Amino acid sequence: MNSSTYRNIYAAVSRIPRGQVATYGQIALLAGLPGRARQVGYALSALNDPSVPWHRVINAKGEISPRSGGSEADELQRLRLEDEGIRFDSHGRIPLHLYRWRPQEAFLDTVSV
DNA sequence: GAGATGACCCCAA
DNA sequence: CTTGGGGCCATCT
Repeated sequence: MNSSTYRNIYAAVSRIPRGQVATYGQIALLAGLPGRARQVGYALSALNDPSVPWHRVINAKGEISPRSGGSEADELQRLRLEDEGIRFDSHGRIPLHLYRWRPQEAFLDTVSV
């Protein structure tokens, strides 16, 4: 893998507007890695940069992906999302039809570089 | 190299 | 709704 790959992923995540969320697959697409959603999850687990809003990345079911290690990150992620105005339904899921980020010009921006 | 693991996704039954 | 199968790929044993 190239370090540019990671930078692309982090850059894509950083473009998610406040109060909205994106799925791993979405980020993979934006980073130029179609079908490599898993790689996005891996990149995020290795992430240690506070300037990247990793909490805005959730799985395709609209849920917060459960971590393996100490599950404190899950709580933090939920708190930060709620702080941005995102409401969870009674199933603990996020209504993607309301909060899903729909990138438009950002797509071309990322890919043609 | 082989196997197992992991913050994933999609489809069919 | 749940199961099971397939695909993706970095990292560690």
